[in-house]
Amino acid sequence: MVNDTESPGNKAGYHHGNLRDHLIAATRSLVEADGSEHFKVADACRGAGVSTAAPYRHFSDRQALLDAVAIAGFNDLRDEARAAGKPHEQGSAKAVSAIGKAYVVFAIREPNLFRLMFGHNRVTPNQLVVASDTKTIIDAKVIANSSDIVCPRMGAGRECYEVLLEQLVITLQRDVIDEDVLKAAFPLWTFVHGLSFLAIDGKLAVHQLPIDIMQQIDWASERLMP
Amino acid sequence: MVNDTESPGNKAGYHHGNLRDHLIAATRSLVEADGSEHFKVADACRGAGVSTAAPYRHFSDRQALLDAVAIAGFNDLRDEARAAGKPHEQGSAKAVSAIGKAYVVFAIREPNLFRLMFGHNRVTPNQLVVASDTKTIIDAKVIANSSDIVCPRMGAGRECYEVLLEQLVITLQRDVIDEDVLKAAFPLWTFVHGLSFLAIDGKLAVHQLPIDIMQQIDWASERLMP
DNA sequence: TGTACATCAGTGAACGCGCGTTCACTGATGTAC
DNA sequence: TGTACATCAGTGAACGCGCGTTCACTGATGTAC
Repeated sequence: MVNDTESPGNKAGYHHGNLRDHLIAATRSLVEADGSEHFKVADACRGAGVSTAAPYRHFSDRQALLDAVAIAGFNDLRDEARAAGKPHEQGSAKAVSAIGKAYVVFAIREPNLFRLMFGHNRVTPNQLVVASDTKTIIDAKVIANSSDIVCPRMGAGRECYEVLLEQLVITLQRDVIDEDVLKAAFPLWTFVHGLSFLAIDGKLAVHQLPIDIMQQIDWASERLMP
Repeated sequence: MVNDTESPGNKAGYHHGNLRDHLIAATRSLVEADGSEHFKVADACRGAGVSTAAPYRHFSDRQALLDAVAIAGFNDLRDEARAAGKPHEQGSAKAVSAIGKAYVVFAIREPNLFRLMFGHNRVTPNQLVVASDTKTIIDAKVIANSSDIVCPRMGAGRECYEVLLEQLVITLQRDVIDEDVLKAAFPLWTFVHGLSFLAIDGKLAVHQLPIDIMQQIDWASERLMP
């Protein structure tokens, strides 16, 4: 149960060797199984085979553990999205659609992880590394100025988004991410984001909608490309 | 504090008179202030000026109280969406866009209520009135067959959606909501749904996106109409 | 018109229990000499 | 090569407290006669 992975040179025993990663893995699977709101630190401990106090050597609190899982999710999604876009003509609607599909497929495959990543998360003050030049927007709760980066979690989310932005840089023949690129990408993100939540929240099921999700993404990508 | 509203013929005193509605109102404002996940029954009691046991005369449990608030929200949204659509040519992109704007405006005005209404809600078995012919979809958790109606909360949600469906019945010159109507409405819903969550979850702020939300809805409605 | 009685919406207090977190500790590991 | 010592990842137990819910009750209201 202990050290069942490739972690280097540990006999089973008092020192776990790679507890941080094991806790993240255990937490990820518990989150996925039951939703992050029902996640219990003690369960992750059981999963990793350690006492309930052990995580506090590696994470300041429960939220920090969940943040680490969210970041792992963002990294996976970024890689999957990039891989999905690669085979297609760069900057084309097909490439954008493929990236969108990766997003929605990820959501459907790991809905509770997806919710943790993209759902409502109040940014706690101590997560903000630099927030001097913040401004309040919309609900006056989430505040940030993304150029001065803020927190690792947000950085990981931004990296995901940039997979899409990179395509539109090509589509629009720019050499950097400028305002036009941001504007063009936004409705595409909006669509797959909405589709993901409608799908995983069961709205297609509840309303018995005769929808082919992947086909929707192709269709909408065509229409929403600049 | 007691009976400060139009409830009929109560002197202040032991019997509240209209506690059910007062609790719903108190809960709604607490949910909006702090998010439904942080809502405490005791706070609603304080708001209504009754003991912490009183709600259980009117609601089976905390969730039932939240469901009542969600239903009230759905009814408001339905009315607002219908009113927004009315001034425009029925079945036009303008009417559809106006309904979409009502949706997003509602979300931005009462984000926490919106999350309660449209966020992830596991359907508990005792909410399902008729569920004999259910089938499992996507995440194998949310199950329902919407034609046999299921629960008041879902019914209220459906009524909201039908404001949009009614427009597309006209657009497509049908006389009932058929499969084509459902298919045509879906991407429109998807877009405003995604836009609502991106907005209220602060993603526009975090990524400093130069987006005019209302303009987005006009633009996308044009492009996504059948 | 007054009295008896059923009904039920409220009260006040406490239960219960889940669970995040802390605390003083112990065992393992690596390194200086 | 062996010993002393610093370091720190883990343990086990318990704390603490928030909060939903229950229980036996009491006060108000309406109705039958």
